[in-house]
Amino acid sequence: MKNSYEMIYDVVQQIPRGKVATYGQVAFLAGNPRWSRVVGYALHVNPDQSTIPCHRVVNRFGEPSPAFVFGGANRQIELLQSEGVEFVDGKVDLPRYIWDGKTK
DNA sequence: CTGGTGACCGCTT
DNA sequence: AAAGCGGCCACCA
Repeated sequence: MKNSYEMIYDVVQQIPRGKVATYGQVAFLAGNPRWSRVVGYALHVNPDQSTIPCHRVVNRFGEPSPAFVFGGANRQIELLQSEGVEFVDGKVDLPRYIWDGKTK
C-alpha cells in the first residue's frame, strides 16, 4: 500500500511534456477527488523537483497559484513555456494544454 | 487525541 | 469584484 503522497507523485510524473494538470485533476486521477489540498501539500513538500514536475500542476483557472513558493513567480511560467505551453494573461490556455489524464 | 496549518474548491458576504 | 468562511484530507507539535 503506497502512501498518499506516492500516488500523487505518481500521477504528477505522468503528466506529458507540453501539458498541464490541475490539482483537482491530479487528485481525481490519484483516486481521491477531494485531495486537492493534499495534492498541494504533497507538492509543497516535494522531495525531488527533478522527478516531480510541480510546474506542470496549476489551479482550476490555469494559474500558477501564488507561486512564491517556487522561488519566483516567473519560474514556473518560463519552465512551461520551454515545454511548449503558451501563457495568456499570466495563465495557460487550459482547454488547449490541459492534460487528458489518459495520455502518458 | 486536539489544534493549527496548507501550492485547493465553491458558496456566501 | 475581492475577501471570508467552511469543507475536504494529510501532516506536525
